Amino acid sequence: MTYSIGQVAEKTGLSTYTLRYYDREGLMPFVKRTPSGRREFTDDNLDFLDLITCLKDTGMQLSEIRHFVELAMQGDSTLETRLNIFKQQQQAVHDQIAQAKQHLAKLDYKVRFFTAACDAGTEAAVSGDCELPGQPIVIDESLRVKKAHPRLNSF
Amino acid sequence: MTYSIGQVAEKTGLSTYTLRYYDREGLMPFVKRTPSGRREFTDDNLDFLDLITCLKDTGMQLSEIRHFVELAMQGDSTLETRLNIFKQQQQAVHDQIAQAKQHLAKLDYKVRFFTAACDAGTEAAVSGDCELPGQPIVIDESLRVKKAHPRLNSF
DNA sequence: CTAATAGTTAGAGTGTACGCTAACTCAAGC
DNA sequence: GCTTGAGTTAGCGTACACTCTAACTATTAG
Repeated sequence: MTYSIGQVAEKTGLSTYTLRYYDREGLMPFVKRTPSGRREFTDDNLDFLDLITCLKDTGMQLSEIRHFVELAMQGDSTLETRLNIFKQQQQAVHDQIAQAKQHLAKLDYKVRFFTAACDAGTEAAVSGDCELPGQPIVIDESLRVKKAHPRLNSF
Repeated sequence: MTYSIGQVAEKTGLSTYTLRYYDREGLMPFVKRTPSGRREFTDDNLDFLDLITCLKDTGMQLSEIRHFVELAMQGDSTLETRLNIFKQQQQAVHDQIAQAKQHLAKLDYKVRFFTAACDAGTEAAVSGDCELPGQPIVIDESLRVKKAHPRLNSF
C-alpha cells in the first residue's frame, strides 16, 4: 500500500506544503517516486515521518532532524550515534516535562488566587500574590466588594 | 529597591534587547521611568515579568500576553476574564504534558530498540520497529553481527 | 477527448520573536 | 570637565518554519 502526498497530508495533519518543504530540506530522502515523478509514501515511510514529527514536537530543529535522517540512511555504522541522539532527546523531554510542571504549579496558584479575587470582587482583598505555590489564599473580608451581579432580568 | 534593565537582564536571563522589545510590544506598561527616561523595575514588576515568562514558555503568543496585560491594567472589572485565561492556559499545559509523555514513551522505545541494535551490531537483528511502546525488544541471534570492538591496543 | 483534480518545481512572501547597529543622552568616577 | 559605561529610540536584519503562487504536468471520470 502506498499513499500520495495528499493522502499523507490528511493522515498526518501536515499540509502538502509542509511535506514538500520537509522533503526539500532533506528530511525524507527515503520517499520513492513514480516514473512521472510523484511521491509514493509507504507505511514504513509514514512510521518514519511519525518519528520526525515526534522529534520536531519535542523541540529538535529541522537541521538536526536532517542530520539524524542522514545518519539513519548510512545504516548500522551510525547505530551508536543515533542511540545517543535518542538518549539526549529523552533527557530533553524529561526536562521539558519538569519545567511544564513548574509552570503548571504557578498557573494553579493563579487560578486559586483569581478564583478568590472573583469571589471577593477585588484583587485587593486577596492576600499575597507571591511565588510560593503552596501558599493558602486568604480573603480580607473588610475589603470585600459587594458586587451587583448582572442578571438577565435586572432592569 | 529598583533595578535597571541590565540588572533585570542578568536576573532573568532575558537579553536587554528582548526586554526592550517586550516593552515596545506593550507587555510591560507598568514599568516606570526615571526623569531622564530610564526604566526602573520594581520587585513587583519582576514578579509580573516572571508571569509573562511563564505564559510565553507555555506557548502563549506575545500578542495574547499583551491582551492579558491590558486586562490586568484595567483592574478588577476584568477579574473573571483573567481567571478564564489562566484556566485555559492551565488546561493547555496539561495537554502539553500529556503530549510530551506520549513522545517520551516513543523515545523510550527507541532507546531500548537502539540499545538492542547496538548490542546486536545491526538493526536487522532487532524485532519490529513498531508503534507499540510496550513491545518487548527481541534480538534474532542468527543475524547478530560479530563486531570487532575497537580497542586502544588493537594494533 | 476533455474537463477536473491532483500532482510537480522554483522561488517569493509571511509571521514570530528576537538581535543588532547607529546615533544619541545620561550618570558616576577621577 | 572628560572619559567610561550604561542607558535611550528608531529601525533594519535574521533565523526558523512554514505558506503560497505561478507555470506546468499527469491521472482519472465522464
